[in-house]
Amino acid sequence: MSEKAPSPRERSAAARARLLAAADELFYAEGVQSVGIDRVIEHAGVAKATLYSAFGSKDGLVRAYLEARHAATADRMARELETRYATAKERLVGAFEVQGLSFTEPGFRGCAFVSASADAPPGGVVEQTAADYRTWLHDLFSDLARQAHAKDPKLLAQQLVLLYDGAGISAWMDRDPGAESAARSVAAALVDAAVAD
Amino acid sequence: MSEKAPSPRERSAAARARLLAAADELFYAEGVQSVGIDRVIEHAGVAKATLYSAFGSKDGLVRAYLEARHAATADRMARELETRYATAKERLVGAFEVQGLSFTEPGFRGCAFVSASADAPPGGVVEQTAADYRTWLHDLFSDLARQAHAKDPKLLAQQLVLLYDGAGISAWMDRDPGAESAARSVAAALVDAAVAD
DNA sequence: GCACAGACAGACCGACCTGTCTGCTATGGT
DNA sequence: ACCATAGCAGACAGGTCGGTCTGTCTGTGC
Repeated sequence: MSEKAPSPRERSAAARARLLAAADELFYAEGVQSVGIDRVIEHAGVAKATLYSAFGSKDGLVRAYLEARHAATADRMARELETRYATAKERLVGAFEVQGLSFTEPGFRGCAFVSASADAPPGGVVEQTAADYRTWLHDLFSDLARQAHAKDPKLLAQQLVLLYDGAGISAWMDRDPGAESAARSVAAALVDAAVAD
Repeated sequence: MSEKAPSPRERSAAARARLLAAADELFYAEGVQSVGIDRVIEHAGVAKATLYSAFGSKDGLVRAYLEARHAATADRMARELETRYATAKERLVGAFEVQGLSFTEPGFRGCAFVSASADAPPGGVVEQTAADYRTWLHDLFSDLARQAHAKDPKLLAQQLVLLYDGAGISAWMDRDPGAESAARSVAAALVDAAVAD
């Protein structure tokens, strides 16, 4: 009880954070379209006007939700790859292990960007944020492939992205966390073949 | 103009077919949730009561739409595999070529079951029909893997399903038809390694 | 010839959606 | 002390949703 006096800015930031957390839970669990504004503000314990002053519109909230997902995924991947593996070659395969961490988490429902893109209108915020995410994913693998001196970094990256997407889909739609090991074994073979070493 | 007198049964069947065609176009292009009943009946040139007498509810129409997609996909795959390739081993790789045929078709928007599952409530018709589709996909590859006398047919099938899903996602979200050749090259390597011959 | 079946057009209902607006309260800065 | 700020609660408007219902018309079988 050091400071029981939250400043307006702190109050605002707290409300914004609660809204984002509520949006993350509901949007990810049930889909962006299926969840209405009222559900979000009720779950966040926040007034409707607060939401609109903080995010402007539902689209704004959706954009913030997806950008936060992107940032969290990228941060986690970077952190785990750095602490668990030493070389770029190991990290190319390790990315699948890091991805697999989420498969067994409660409430896992596949890639948020795939789900959000399913019913999204063309040219909307979902399409833009999804494109950013896809760019990140490709860069992740192609950067590592280049660092590992793969023979054809672009091809290797494309193949690994394929596996990454496929693992996410299988883990989601088939409720099969074993997709992680299957993807990892294929990835290891591909990396071994492509990296002369 | 042999018969300019459509019987009631013919009329009914024709209306049903038009509804299904309209649902297929709109649901696949814009998503199941985003398209309302009114859009479908308008596009089909059909009365609302006709829809409800033919399909009972929107859920019924969605189920029919997904089942028709499943049947069309399975038929096409079986037909193309049979005419293009002779052996089970060739067909394991050829399935990716057949899948790739759709990537360049106008209006390609990825796997209909992935998109439909994104915002679908648990336990609904989408979940059930998607499960049927996933079973078919796994059986397709595991049957072929067994026929090709792969060392570990279940593992090979799982890996190929991974690639199949990944190719669909990349072709859709990255607008990259080249995903087909990438997936096919990996599949060929996997099949070669797993089938002693 | 006449009743029945079924498609058609469209009004209609209740529920839900996004977004705005009006009060009320409480805190911080000046 | 006073006023701006910001969250809170909730009513409200305008639109869309799925679904039902009322009629009208047309072709078929008895």
